[in-house]
Amino acid sequence: MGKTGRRSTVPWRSYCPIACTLDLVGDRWSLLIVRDLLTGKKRYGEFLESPEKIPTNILAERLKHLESAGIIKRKLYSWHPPRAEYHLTAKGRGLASVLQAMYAWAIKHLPQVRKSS
Amino acid sequence: MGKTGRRSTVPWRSYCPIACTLDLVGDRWSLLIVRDLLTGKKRYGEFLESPEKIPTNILAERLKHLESAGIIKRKLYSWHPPRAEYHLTAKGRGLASVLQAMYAWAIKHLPQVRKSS
DNA sequence: ACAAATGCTTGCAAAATGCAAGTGTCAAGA
DNA sequence: TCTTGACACTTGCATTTTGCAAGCATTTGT
Repeated sequence: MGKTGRRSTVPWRSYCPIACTLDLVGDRWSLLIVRDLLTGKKRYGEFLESPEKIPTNILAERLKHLESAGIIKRKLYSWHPPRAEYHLTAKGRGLASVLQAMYAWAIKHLPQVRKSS
Repeated sequence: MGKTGRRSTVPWRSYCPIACTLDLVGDRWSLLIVRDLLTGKKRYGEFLESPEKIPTNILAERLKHLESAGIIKRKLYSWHPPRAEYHLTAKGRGLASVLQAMYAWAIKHLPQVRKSS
């Protein structure tokens, strides 16, 4: 695994469902990629355009990690040059409920948020 | 703020509700502390006993951060020696829905989890 | 031929994390 | 009184992760 690589051989901190979920997507960026996929974005360049400005190397690493976790699927839509699109799996779409809960919490408790996006 | 300090002067990555929520609690440990508080734990030593084994310095820093974010409230239950208990605020209890969604997702999609805890 | 777009990778500095050990206050027991 | 232990942290430092900037390979448009 690369320089920014993460553990891939199941070093779960515990068997708690919450902790396992956080082991997979509990960082500052993964759920923002899932959010973008849920709102229709599919391509590397589209993720980079999001207002949070994810660094390119972090994006590439997270996409690989999310794919190896079975949350997204990478599909080539062009062979020459190789161009990829990313899609949520059923497992990934299941995270929508987590994002909805965060969204509702933020709307209720964080004054700085804006309802769109 | 200490050596492991985090930004405290609202440097939100964006005004997206999801991103703002992750700016507050989107790290490996904060939501585990909230989980412990929701299941009745109140004291520093109790958080340390959880199976994930949070490092002591990280716990101290996260407790301060969660308090400054208005998610928990620190209350002394003894003056001599100074002993503190931590409680969720209404804002903090609102995160229960996020944790419930993660719990349900993990039960459905992660084979390694165990239902208790 | 040349510039621009796309989807990455690489190098490196800065920040966060994790481990172990230490500190200060007090209570209880020898 | 002296010591031991619990509790709630703090400190030092090595390791890991993050973030920024630049570079690279391929192909399309002019």
